[in-house]
Amino acid sequence: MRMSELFGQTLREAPSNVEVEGHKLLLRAAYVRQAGAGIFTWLPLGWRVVQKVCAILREEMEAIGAQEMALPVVNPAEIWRATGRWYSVGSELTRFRDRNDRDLVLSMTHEEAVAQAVAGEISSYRQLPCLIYHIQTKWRDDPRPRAGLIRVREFTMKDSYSLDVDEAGLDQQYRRHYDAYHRIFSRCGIESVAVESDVGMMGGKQAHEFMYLTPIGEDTILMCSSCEFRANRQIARFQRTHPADVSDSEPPGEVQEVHTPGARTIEELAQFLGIPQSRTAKMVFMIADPADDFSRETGDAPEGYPAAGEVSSDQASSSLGRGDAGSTRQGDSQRGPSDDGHSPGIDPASGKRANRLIAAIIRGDLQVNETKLAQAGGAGELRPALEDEIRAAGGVPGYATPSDLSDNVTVIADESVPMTPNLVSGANKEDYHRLNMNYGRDFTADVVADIASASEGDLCPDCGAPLDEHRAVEVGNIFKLGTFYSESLGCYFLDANGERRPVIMGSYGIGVGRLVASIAEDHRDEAGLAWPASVAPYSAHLVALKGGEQEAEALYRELTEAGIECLYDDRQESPGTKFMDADLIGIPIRITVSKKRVAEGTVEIKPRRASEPEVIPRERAAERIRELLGSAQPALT
RNA sequence: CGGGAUGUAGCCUAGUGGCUAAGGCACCUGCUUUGGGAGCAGGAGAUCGCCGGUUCGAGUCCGGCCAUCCCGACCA
Repeated sequence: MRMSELFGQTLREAPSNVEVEGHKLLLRAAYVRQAGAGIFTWLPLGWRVVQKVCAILREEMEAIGAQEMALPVVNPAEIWRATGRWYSVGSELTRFRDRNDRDLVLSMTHEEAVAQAVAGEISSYRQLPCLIYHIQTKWRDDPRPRAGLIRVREFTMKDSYSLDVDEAGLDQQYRRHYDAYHRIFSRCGIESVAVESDVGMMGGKQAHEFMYLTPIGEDTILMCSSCEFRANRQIARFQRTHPADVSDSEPPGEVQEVHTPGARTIEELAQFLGIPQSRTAKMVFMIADPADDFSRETGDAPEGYPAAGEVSSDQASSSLGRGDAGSTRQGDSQRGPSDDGHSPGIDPASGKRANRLIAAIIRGDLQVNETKLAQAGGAGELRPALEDEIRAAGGVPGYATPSDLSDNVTVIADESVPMTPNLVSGANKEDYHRLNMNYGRDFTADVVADIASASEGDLCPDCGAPLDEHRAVEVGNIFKLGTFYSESLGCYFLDANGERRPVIMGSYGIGVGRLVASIAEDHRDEAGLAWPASVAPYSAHLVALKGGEQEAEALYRELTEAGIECLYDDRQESPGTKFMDADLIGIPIRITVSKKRVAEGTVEIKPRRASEPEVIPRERAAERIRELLGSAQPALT
């Protein structure tokens, strides 16, 4: 490609509203342009990187036996109604109507679409196992796009879906993806860490997220400093320790009410009483929205899944959301375009059940983890309770205590609470607290569970070493879906005994744009990008200087014919401009042809990260480039 | 959706002391130049985000809206 003809222009300065360094470079080097909030245009250079990444995805998918296909971006509403997500997913799911008033959905993930396709094709165990995949655009109306390409609204994902007759088959396909994903990320030049992730309410099913560790990531993971334990913050377990000044043998003291004017928060309370926060008990009130209780009321549904054909569950979004990196959890109460009287998203069942109040009690120095709490409380989705809702249940906001709440409140205590004697809790009275509250004697909970968020320095649940906290970008995930979608959309097959059984599915996603952004973030320096050869838009960047034009033209033809993808700077620009652009664009190898070198019969070859070029005979150029691209790849990354 | 910030040419910035909106990069023409973002001369490019208000007069003051970014909520 001649740079004189390349569509897209490098910028000396990045737009002022960009914060992420890798993204600044993608903009400056003309890989990508922002079209709107969370919407991007790929320019030719960037698109070539995307295609390189997609080629790796295709190779690795085909290597584990996957077949590529394409599922539609626009889905009929019926299939989303069939799984209940039409009702349960909030305004992140974009709904619209066609000219005949048919409801349609812009696909934010493709479980429904693939299940519909599977239902139409699979009818016998002889057709299984099977693995299909596609690379497709999705739309999710995220409330807040951010960090350049990391979190966007329109995005492209590789999704694969495994279809099996039994759990053993699923396990095998899951394992293959696990290994393939490591190969994919490694080929793309980034180190990925697989962490256990939230399986929602899928009971016993497995999920992993593949994380690229970087400060710009918006996920937090915890990794043990000594053993192999690693998990997403949402599910990371950890060992509780006693506060420094407490021993197991501390005898329970006498309950005592103290005046604590204005001490509504744990911080204020600890300060007022002059005690560590770990000697206090904190209460957090959450509401399990009615639709979220669905699964609790369908105890007859297998494995806690809603029965086929039933709708109105939020479970689909909260638990299966993890099944695809492009999926969702329920956002807010805004369901569908109902505000303009165009209301396909209203669940007729909503509002029939009462909200359920969940009161979490936890030691004051710990934070409640909403995912764990939802799990422990058997709720799909939680939202913070309003003060009125707390009062209605007999609690005094800011001064609540578990013992005085009405019976219909579900009290869930963190493991830290029973093990810590003589806690300070609210007195359920404005401006008063109680000293020496002891679990079992002074209050109890309906459930004692792990509902605390792990953080830096907490102890590993497996080996007791301290945990490290890291920010990370989720570049991929794998998830054992089970049979929810199969049952909802009628994906059944006859087994060898003639019995009708649901197809067992797994889903496996990789966000392409996010992956490209992560590579850019990882492979750059002050001067610009520095792509790994495996995904670089071109292999070589040929720079023609004054007096070297003719030779460069010849070399460009030669390299191109030799199959080396070459970006050729044939512009009438000063050498400085060309070198700066070459560093910015970040192609692995730069070749410079100048008057002086032409006279010598040589060219200069410089890997992007090398400080000095090597001078080699002109006729060895192609060969040397191949060597550098082939054997010395680490030096190029 | 809460909190904060910003909107002046493709990009970066000045102008907020009220009247003809300034500079740099990029772009076009000519000449000169050619090993790390060259020089000179000329040129094109802006309904100063939009609507309304105050005023003799608004990029500038006031109100509303829109857009984008950041923090949070939320989330791949």
